[in-house]
Amino acid sequence: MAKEKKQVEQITARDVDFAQWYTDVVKKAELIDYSGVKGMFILRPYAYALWENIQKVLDGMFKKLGHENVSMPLLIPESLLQKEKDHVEGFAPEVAWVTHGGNEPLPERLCIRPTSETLFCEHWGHVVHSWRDLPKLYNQWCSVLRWEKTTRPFLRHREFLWQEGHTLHATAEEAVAETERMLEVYADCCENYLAMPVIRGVKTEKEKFAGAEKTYTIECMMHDKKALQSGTSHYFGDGFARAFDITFSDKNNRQQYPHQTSWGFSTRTIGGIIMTHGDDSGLVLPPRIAPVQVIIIPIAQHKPGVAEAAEALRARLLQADIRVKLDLSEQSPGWKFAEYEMKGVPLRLEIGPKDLEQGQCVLVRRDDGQKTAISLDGLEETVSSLLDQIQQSMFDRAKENVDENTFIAHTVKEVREIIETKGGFVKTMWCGDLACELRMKEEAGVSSRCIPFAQEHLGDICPCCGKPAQKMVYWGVAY
RNA sequence: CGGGGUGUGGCGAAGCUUGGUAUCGCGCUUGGUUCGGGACCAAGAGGCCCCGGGUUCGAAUCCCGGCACUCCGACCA
Repeated sequence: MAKEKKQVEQITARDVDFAQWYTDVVKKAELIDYSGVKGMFILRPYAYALWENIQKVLDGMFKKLGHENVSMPLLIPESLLQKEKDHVEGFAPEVAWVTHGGNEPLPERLCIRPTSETLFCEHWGHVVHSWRDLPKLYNQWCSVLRWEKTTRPFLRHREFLWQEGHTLHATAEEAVAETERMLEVYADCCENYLAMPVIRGVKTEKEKFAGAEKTYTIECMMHDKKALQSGTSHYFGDGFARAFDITFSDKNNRQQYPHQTSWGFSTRTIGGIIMTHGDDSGLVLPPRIAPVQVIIIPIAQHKPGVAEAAEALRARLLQADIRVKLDLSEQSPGWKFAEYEMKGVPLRLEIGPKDLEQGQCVLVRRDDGQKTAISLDGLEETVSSLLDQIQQSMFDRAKENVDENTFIAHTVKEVREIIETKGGFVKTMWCGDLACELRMKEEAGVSSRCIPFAQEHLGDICPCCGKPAQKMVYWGVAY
């Protein structure tokens, strides 16, 4: 059955004004409320539930790999932040400072953490002495603060929730392997739970993290064909260790500097889910992380047996570990349909007098609107297999969007034309010079998204300078 | 940080040009009828008109200054 036409008129059509559509969805789906401070957003229960589900997925993956959760302080003394030069320079413009304790000015001002590398380093300086103390595989779930000028719900908060993993290793090889391993964890989470296909790769020198030797990234394409960096993983070498004087005695009793990594994944990705899967009726959530996977809507709920039957179905699905909600409020069925579509609930179950007579119920998929009457026998199996199908087809559709909107170019002019007329990702060769990267930004309006692991040979020369090409790069317009 | 737009019950808006009783729709409350795509009837409640100054007998409305939201750009992992 074909998807019925749009009923919700409160939100702007997605293809008319994507930015406005996004803001409308965020508000109408009850994800976000604005607070009194610019860029500090309130995550309402539905958004927080979504974040908790993502947390569960990632936290489980981290723990399987041996990472331990810790909690570091919120405040960083200025002198501590100053220790690693590149790191300070990168973050200084966007940190907020605490200058008073009560009414007394502090002897040294304290920065509200924009990220916690320096705190982990300080701590490791205290506790790491021997090769037996390594590796340290730590993670913390927390919020950080960056004084951004432009803010948008989920995509750019001044305060945002994230996890930051920090690890310390005896050797460079081990640290690099960890950096790559954690990028793969993020990719797994995005692709298999959030149904967001990713491009895995390395950032250019220009785009890498302040203080890092290498930054790995996963890049996603949104429905409007812009790029969203959805997780990053950094290899620091021993730069921080040297700056913070962290050393250990190796097996030969020689003093060594350990090698370090960090990796982060934030609520920004919720913005990514919205912009990857949402449509004109609102959110569309991947079943694996949807706070409610099945919404049961009774029809004519005061007719004999209906509410009871609905409740029985709820109990059955709950028993089968399906996240289910029954809406017995006095709103009309039509109102409820629209409401849960706005909230992106993957599957709707309708049960009314007609169904009772026939021992069936009606299931409607949020992703494609398909409606089917199914027997109540084996309901649990039908529902869980439908949820799997929805998860898969959401991924497939998103993948199709990436594939259809990824192009190859051989000149700067071609890149510009593609970006102006179609948008999306453009793959080109590149010589590796910053000058050419800057020129691409200047003349084609794109930034480098990453140097993908999956390299292709598209030609021998750099489209900017004509010199021999080193690598293939993805370019795009980013959030 | 630059350019545009917007701020009026919970939400969306009208009113502002031309100063004079704050208006409408949705939502909310109560009661009743409904229920397979945002139901209907009736009766109610709810407002420092973003904030601060100024002009005026009188300001939602005019003037000056802030702030917030929003879009576009710059910046930004």
